Amino acid sequence: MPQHTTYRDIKADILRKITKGDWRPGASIPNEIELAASYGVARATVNRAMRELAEEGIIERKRKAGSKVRMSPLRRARFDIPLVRREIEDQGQAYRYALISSAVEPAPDWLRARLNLDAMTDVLHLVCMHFADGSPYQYEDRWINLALLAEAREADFSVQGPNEWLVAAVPFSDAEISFSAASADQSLANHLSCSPGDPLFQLERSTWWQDKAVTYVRLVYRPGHRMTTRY
Amino acid sequence: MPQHTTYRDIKADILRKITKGDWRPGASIPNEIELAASYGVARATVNRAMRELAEEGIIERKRKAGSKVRMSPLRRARFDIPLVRREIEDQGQAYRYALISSAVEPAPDWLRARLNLDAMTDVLHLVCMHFADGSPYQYEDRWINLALLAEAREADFSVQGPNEWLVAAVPFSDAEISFSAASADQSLANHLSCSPGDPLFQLERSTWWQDKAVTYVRLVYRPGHRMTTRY
DNA sequence: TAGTGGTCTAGACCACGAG
DNA sequence: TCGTGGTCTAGACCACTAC
Repeated sequence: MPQHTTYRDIKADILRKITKGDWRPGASIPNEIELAASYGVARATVNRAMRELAEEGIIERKRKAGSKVRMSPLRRARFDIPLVRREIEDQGQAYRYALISSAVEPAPDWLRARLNLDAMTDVLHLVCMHFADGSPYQYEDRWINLALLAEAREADFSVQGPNEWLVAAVPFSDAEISFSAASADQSLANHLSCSPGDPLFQLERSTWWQDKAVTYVRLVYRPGHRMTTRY
Repeated sequence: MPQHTTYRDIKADILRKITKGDWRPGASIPNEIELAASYGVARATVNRAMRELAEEGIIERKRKAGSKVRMSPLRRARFDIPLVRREIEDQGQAYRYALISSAVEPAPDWLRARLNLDAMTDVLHLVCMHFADGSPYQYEDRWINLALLAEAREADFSVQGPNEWLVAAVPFSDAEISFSAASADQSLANHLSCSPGDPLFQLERSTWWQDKAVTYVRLVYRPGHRMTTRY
């Protein structure tokens, strides 16, 4: 028997009322003062429960208008995207990394457009592979802005993946992620041990540090990869 | 000029210290009491700022051990997955829906395994299309558990998409979502106006209501679709 | 303009978990 | 064991916004 009613209890109770159908989509929920009184807690406690339900997309809140159960439940899926090494090791598999190629070149047009780079900016272009228990797991096509990260020229990417190097080199940054499907070309097929034309799941990420483009990466997973989450 | 320092100010200031490199990955952050004193606010205010940073994966907190900047920044991407209709209308395009086929049948083995259904459970199998400005946008392969939702037998899915019907029929539910890549077979190619073998982005969702399986759906997007988010 | 959520305070007690 | 974060309280003022 809990001494106090916690905000978790309240959150669970409200969620139960919604899942049971007591409060249907679109319905109004009593205001914080009433809820606080009925649960016998301070308003701040109710506030936290309700605030979290709103963050999770279950309810909608507006000053003066009050709180309502969302009409069309917005599905807010959250994905944790760890370093590949972590992802593989967390599955209990052995991680291996290999550098395929490395070259300094002027940024191609598509990259300049994507990262908003000046003409004539040099970039470091790396191609790498990540293996799980010896099998190809992920193909990495990495582009690093040398105007911002000149140190990358000297870094040794034959032993350490660019991702891990970047984490140490750039403290924190803004990013844009997108998921899509791609077709395996001959090169991808070779690297990922699949057939040309196979559908592959890919993740692209552009990263900025204080409004300056740091890096763009395209990560292509082996065939059949799924990114899953519960909520 | 704000009268008080808000938890947002504090959050931004701490984030700035991290992005600027003052506090590097792995570094310890002063405890809440010290921060409250240095910002001249109550501990609860600092607590909220820190709690949100922890939720976003920027820092790690442990009782007694204190707060630290995360070693390997966990990328926590959040995607809002609205109803297709919303998705299309929000892009300023005209939405159109079409029912392709509808049939009641015993749940196939793969579905029974996925949703943990009893043998001999009947399911409603629907195939539908969603169009944006007249072009194929999304293919929907929907399976509904009739043991739980017998009303679905009588519903008219020729005018309303099953998603919208379900939202009204089942108040709220737990779900598992996964993203992956698939290859267009002849049927998909016809429906999505693409070529067989084209790589397609697909979303699968299994839904439960009070531990009972409600529905499984496979949503296949037109070629080139991307799911994007910033953080 | 009045009602509702948003936020801050100052203080308190508690639970986890590192040392 | 005891420092640190986790949470609650009772009260207050404020900012939005529907009416």
